[in-house]
Amino acid sequence: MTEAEYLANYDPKAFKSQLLTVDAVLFTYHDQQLKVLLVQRSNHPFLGFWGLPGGFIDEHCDQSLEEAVLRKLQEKTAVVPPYIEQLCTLGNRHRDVRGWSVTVCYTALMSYQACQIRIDSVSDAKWWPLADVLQIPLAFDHLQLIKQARERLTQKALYSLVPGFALSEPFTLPELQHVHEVLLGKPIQGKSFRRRVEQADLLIDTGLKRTERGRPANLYRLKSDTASYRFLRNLEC
Amino acid sequence: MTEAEYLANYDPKAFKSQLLTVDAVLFTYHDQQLKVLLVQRSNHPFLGFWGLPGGFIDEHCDQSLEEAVLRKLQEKTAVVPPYIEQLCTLGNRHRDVRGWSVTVCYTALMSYQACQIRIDSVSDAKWWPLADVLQIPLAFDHLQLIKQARERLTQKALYSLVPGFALSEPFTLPELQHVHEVLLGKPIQGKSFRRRVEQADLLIDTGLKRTERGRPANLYRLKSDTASYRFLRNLEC
DNA sequence: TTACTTAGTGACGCTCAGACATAATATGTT
DNA sequence: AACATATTATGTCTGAGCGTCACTAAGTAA
Repeated sequence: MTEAEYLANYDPKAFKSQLLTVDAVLFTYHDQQLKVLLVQRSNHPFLGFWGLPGGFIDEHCDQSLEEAVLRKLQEKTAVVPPYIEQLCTLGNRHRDVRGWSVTVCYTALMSYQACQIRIDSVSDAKWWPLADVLQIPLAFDHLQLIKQARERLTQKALYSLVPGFALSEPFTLPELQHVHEVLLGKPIQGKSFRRRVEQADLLIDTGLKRTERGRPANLYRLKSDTASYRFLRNLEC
Repeated sequence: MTEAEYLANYDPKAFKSQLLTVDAVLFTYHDQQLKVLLVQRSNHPFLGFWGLPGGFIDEHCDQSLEEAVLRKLQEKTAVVPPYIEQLCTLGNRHRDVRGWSVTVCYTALMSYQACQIRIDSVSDAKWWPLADVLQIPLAFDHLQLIKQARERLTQKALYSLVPGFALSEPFTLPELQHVHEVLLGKPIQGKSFRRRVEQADLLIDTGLKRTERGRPANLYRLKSDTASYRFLRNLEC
């Protein structure tokens, strides 16, 4: 049989297939703490529960998995996050009562300000402090995904400046350090952090300064290659 | 509508769904080089081409994605690899002529000896030297997946002893070092490598020695926590 | 002017990777 | 038996960079 004949006879619905969704754990930093974007479900299963933004692929408009998850995020936040990365894919026969189900989960970061207005204007999406999220029941296995995303981001705080994407630009160096400290759950030596930042050469000094109690702090932006830069040595916290 | 009513009316075939497969990039180390297991396809599309071992989920026997990919590997090698890790999930509307298609791809490592007999006995599976694989046309986007798996493993050679899972136990320390050197494409200072291995405390000294020209070398096994151990500092190669 | 607060620097020790000389232990040759 | 050779393993020095902490800088408030 030639490939042409095979395709002519091919029936996409002949084989039973699995439920496939994309989801995103979108973090930001606000009020001195990490927050994650959750959406209140308007459909079964888990109707009324809070869960991760995401959903099914739309074959009409989504060219790829990443386009699909970005579309889902954009529907809620009206913007595209400056950082997104595939986290993992979770699939088994137990996670959804409808049957064998698979989710491709992403981790994303963005500033609180970038979408504050949009989020405040809708009732079904909300930034949740990470500590609070651990206390409430979530849809599906989304709690597990959030924990895993957080662990990965904590690791990144040790050897990259990726957490900076959770801030709105321009930001001060102590602000960036504090995001890392919140992720690690421990204080970082300011001197060590500054040394690393300087050596990495990932921050653009805007020349501006911000003052709020104490000596004014320099304001920086992230260079575009921050997402892929890795330090050779981890912080030892 | 209650959830029970929703589920009673739920038709799994009502929504168009995507092709979903699992694939694995299985590496080993043999004849001083890295090899990858490829399978010759017996179906359209890409009939007759070499590609990664993998295939569709079998809802009857697979409880999870990982079980599915392990089953696929076991069908070819007759054994379960000592190391497996999710690599990435690739999904878009162009990678398969049959339509929107998604693969959840894993990276795995195992020793050459563990399945040599089984592989030699079948005609459709074969260990390919990695350099050769880059020269031949592969099915789908499997070349891209192999390259990505190799890059990730190269990174792991800088901050872990995971590449050791490509060896058969017991192995010598210079053998382990050479796997790392092949991955990195550069020689490593023997002293640095030994220091790290000792400090990590991941090798069990079997007390045995192996001699083949020169001073006999100690033989080691990997501790089970080698898969998750990370050095704080990278090799600087 | 002084106290206070926060931002940023200087200087020293420690750990560990790189580099390379040296020792140890086997085989093969004379 | 003595020696050459090959390979494994160790000793030691140097340097990069993190931890630590004292100190300086630059703003606000009393």
